Amino acid sequence: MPELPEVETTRRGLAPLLAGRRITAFEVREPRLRWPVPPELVQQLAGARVRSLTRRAKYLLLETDRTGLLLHLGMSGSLRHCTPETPLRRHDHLTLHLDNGYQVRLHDPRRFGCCLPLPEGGLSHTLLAGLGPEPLDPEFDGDCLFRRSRGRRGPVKAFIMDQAIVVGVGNIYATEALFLAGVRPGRAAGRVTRAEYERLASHIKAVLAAAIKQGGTTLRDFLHEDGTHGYFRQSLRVYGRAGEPCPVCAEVLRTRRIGQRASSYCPACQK
DNA sequence: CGAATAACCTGCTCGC
DNA sequence: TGCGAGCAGGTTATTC
Repeated sequence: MPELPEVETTRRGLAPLLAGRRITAFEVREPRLRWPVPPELVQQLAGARVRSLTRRAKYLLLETDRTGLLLHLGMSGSLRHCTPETPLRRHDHLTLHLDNGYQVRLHDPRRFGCCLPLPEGGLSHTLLAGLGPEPLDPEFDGDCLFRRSRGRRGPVKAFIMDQAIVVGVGNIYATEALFLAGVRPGRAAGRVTRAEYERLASHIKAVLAAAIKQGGTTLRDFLHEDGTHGYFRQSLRVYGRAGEPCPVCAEVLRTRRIGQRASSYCPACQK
C-alpha cells in the first residue's frame, strides 16, 4: 500500500500524539511479519519515553530514551491511533499502549511490514544503509538520475522504483511521474535523455508533494492514523485507468507488465 | 555489477 | 453459489 506520501502522512498524524509520551506496554498479538517481531522488544519498550517519530524512505523510526522501533508498512499496513474501546480488528498485530490511555495499533493483513528494534543512532541500521536520496531533498535531481542510469538496460520505471537510486517511489507514483514527464515506462533507463530525466525528477517531486498535501492515496485499505482516508486517488491521471481515455489527448490508455508490476501509460503522450 | 525471478502473505474480483 | 486464477501499494534473497 504505502508509498512515501502515505508513510509521511502517517508520520505527520502520529508524531504529535506520540512525542513525549511514555509507552506503558508493547503488545504483540501476531509476531509473524516480514521478519519475526523479536520477543525481547516487549520488555525493552515497556516504560520507554518517545523522543520522536521520523521517516527515512518508507521506514518509520520511533526513537525513545531506550531501544526504538524501525517500522515498515509493507503493502497493506497502517498505523492507527485508538482508545481501549476501539474494537480490535482482524490483523491488528501490534499495540503500543501510551501513558495517556491511548493506543497505537499496527494493522497489516498481508504481513509484509516489519517491526524491528532500532538501536540508538538508528540511521546506520542495515536496512537503511544503501538507500538512495530522499526525493524531496534538493540533492535529488535529474542529473543524479541521468548519471546513475548510464549503461543500464532495464526499464526506466524499475530504475526509479529502485530504492538505491531514489527512495519512496512505488508503483503508483512512478506510473504518474512517467506520464507527467512524457516517458514510456518500458524505455531502457540508459537511453532516457538528460532533459527527460530533468522533467522526470521534477515531476517525481511534484507528484509526491501534491499527494502528501492531500493526505496520500487510499486505494483499498490505507487509512490515516485517525481512520480517515487520503484524497489523492482522484488526482491519479493514469494509474489504474487502462482502457480509459488519456486525460490530455483522449487516446486510450494501455497497460503492460514491467518487472511484475502493472504499468499504465498513454501511447501518444509518452515517448 | 545489473537484471530477472521467486518468495513472503491475505483478500478481493473475475470468469467459468 | 462455488472455486481456481490472477492481481494488489514492497522488499529481500537467489540465480544467472
